Amino acid sequence: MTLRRQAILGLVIRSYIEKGQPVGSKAFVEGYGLELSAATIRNEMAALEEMGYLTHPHTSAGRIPTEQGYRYFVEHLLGDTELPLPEQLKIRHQFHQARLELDQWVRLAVAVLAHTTRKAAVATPPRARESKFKHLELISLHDTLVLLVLVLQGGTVKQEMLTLDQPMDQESLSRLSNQLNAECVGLTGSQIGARLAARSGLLGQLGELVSQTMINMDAREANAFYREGLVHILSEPEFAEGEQVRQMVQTLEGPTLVDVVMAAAEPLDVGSVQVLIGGEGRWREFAELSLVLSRYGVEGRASGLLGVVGPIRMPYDYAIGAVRYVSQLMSDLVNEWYVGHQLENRVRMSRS
Amino acid sequence: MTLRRQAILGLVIRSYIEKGQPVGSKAFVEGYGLELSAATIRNEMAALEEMGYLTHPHTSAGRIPTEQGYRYFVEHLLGDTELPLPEQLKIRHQFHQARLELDQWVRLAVAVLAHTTRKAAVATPPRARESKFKHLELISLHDTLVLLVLVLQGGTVKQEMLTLDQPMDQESLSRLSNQLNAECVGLTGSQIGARLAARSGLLGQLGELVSQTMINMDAREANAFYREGLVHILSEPEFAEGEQVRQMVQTLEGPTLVDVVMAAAEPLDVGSVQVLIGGEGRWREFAELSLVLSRYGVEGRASGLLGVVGPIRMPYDYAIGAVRYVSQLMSDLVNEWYVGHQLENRVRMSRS
DNA sequence: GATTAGCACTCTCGATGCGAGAGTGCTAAA
DNA sequence: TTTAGCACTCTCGCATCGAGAGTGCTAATC
Repeated sequence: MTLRRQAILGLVIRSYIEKGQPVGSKAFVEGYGLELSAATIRNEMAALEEMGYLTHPHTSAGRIPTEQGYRYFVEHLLGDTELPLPEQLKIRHQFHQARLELDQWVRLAVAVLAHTTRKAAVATPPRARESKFKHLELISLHDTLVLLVLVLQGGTVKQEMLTLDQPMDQESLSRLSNQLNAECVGLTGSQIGARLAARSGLLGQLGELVSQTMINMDAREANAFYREGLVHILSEPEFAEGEQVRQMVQTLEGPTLVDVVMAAAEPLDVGSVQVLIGGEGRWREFAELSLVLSRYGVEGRASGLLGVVGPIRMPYDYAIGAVRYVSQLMSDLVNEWYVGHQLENRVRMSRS
Repeated sequence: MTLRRQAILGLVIRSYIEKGQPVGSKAFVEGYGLELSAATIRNEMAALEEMGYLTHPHTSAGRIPTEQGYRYFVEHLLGDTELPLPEQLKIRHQFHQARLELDQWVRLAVAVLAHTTRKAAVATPPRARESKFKHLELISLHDTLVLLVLVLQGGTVKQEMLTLDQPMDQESLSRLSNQLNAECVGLTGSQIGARLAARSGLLGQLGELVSQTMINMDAREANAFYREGLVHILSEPEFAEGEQVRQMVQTLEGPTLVDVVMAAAEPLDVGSVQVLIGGEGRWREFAELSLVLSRYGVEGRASGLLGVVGPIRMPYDYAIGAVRYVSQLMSDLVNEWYVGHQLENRVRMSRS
């Protein structure tokens, strides 16, 4: 692989990504003002084809990159992937607009990504792998009315109101909660269920309730998967035909996308960016799509995913820049949230 | 409008809805084994066309219904719209599968609707027009750690943890909450903000917090709009072409759909079903779509919307049946929730 | 007066053919 | 090693054409 070939490969791929049309030797030479003749380019292209980086759709068409070509491009030929400053400012501005809840930040992130890249974007809210019990408090409000405050590792708090059949004083409640705290700390929802379900009386029932609540929260979070900007992909010329559009919608609306994203995210650390090109042979429906994915959050505590889905012919540098930037912003937010919301609301109040 | 014409119109529309192809006189007579000749049918069809209920796409094609035709069909020619029993059972079964939270019920409803009708489905969670303050409690947990329990009219409960700069005992807190309760009962979030923002000290800050929380909840609920089954619409032959598919996705994914649904829902009481055919001239993007919509919930308290979106050529009887049935189920659920969750969790606990 | 048979006419749709254009591969010369 | 030239290939858009389906009208029939 000579240097010249690298350069040519890079230019061919860039040109194809931009124009969307097979690039032929003649137009190529003219377009970039090269000092080589079309024939030379033809030879080099033939060599690159031999190596597996380019193909033709048919005899008399220009060259287009293969999956392998794109991969080489992303790994070796990508220059600066920093998101251009004006875009950075625009995005930052949108994120500073409003105080939102965590979930809404995630939605904002998807919207922003979809909009700036003009591709489809996906994201999941940050979550711990499986939430673990930290402690609970039982607070007597009335004679039979009790407030259950459940605190999970990582700082999430969930409250439930309970009514007992018979009144119970704060002291007995505290004893009960101490017992539960001692037994359950560090366990997951289902572990708590397994451990306490058989117990008799209030303890067993409380265990059941806590377990169900935790499992429910996990399930609900696991379901949350935001997508936006589907239309952008459908507008690409390669998916112009009706049947293809339908299939694309099917892939992007349905569960395949979730599978692919989750699988691709497996080896991904917080902050790094992963590029999946053309389904990598594992997902047929994804053969013409690429995915630029990043994990954000706080390593070891809670993390979420966000990324961009587009046709293989995607401006990878820009997409990578955008994803990395938004991922960084979201990580900052999660960090801030962790610092600020550990059990307490960050409202500063002074007595009058 | 003679009886015979009504019958013919009905059959033509049913046939077109089923087959998706213009119906011609000859095939029509044979298909239904009528005792009339093709020529007679031709005359009647010409008359129906004169009246505005049918058209042809071109000279030598069969007839297809106009918007007006569909409307007449829905208003006068629809027979039994009860959802067939097997489907009822299947749906009921799915709803009895799991105990879920209200939001998840809504998602289930969309999924079920989309699946049984094989069209796109939409729904919003039930909500009061704007949530109104009922009362709050301030509970001292530690010296500076306070739990704020905010109860809204309709029974929704929201808790927040606060830290004060200086400790404050339960008695002062109770005085404070009594004052707030007296001032704010029945007000909306923004009204509370307007009223208490100017107050000095803790009262003003608390008011601000409560106001923000309520406004936030309303906004978040107002944003929730679930859709599913987009692909079903795209699979219809009338949207086979690429550009049309793209536009359809645009319409269904974007904000237009929300606008249309909200406008169509305006005059809709809980339990009744509204059919909007072809955008009724008000929404151009909706010209080839129809909407079958219902409001569910508890009249005057909280209600949500759910419905089915499909091509104009939609099996209205089936869609209406499905929407009405699911709407009824959801109303029951909301009712149950209201009875069960007024401030307290419906867990029955007995002391050991 | 309503219904029907017959017939000429219209329009779509798919198949076929053709020419322009773009691009390649190969060979021979620089 | 690079370049110019040339024959060859393949796509794409356009026009043509015939089959098929359906209509509208007229005149005959019940």
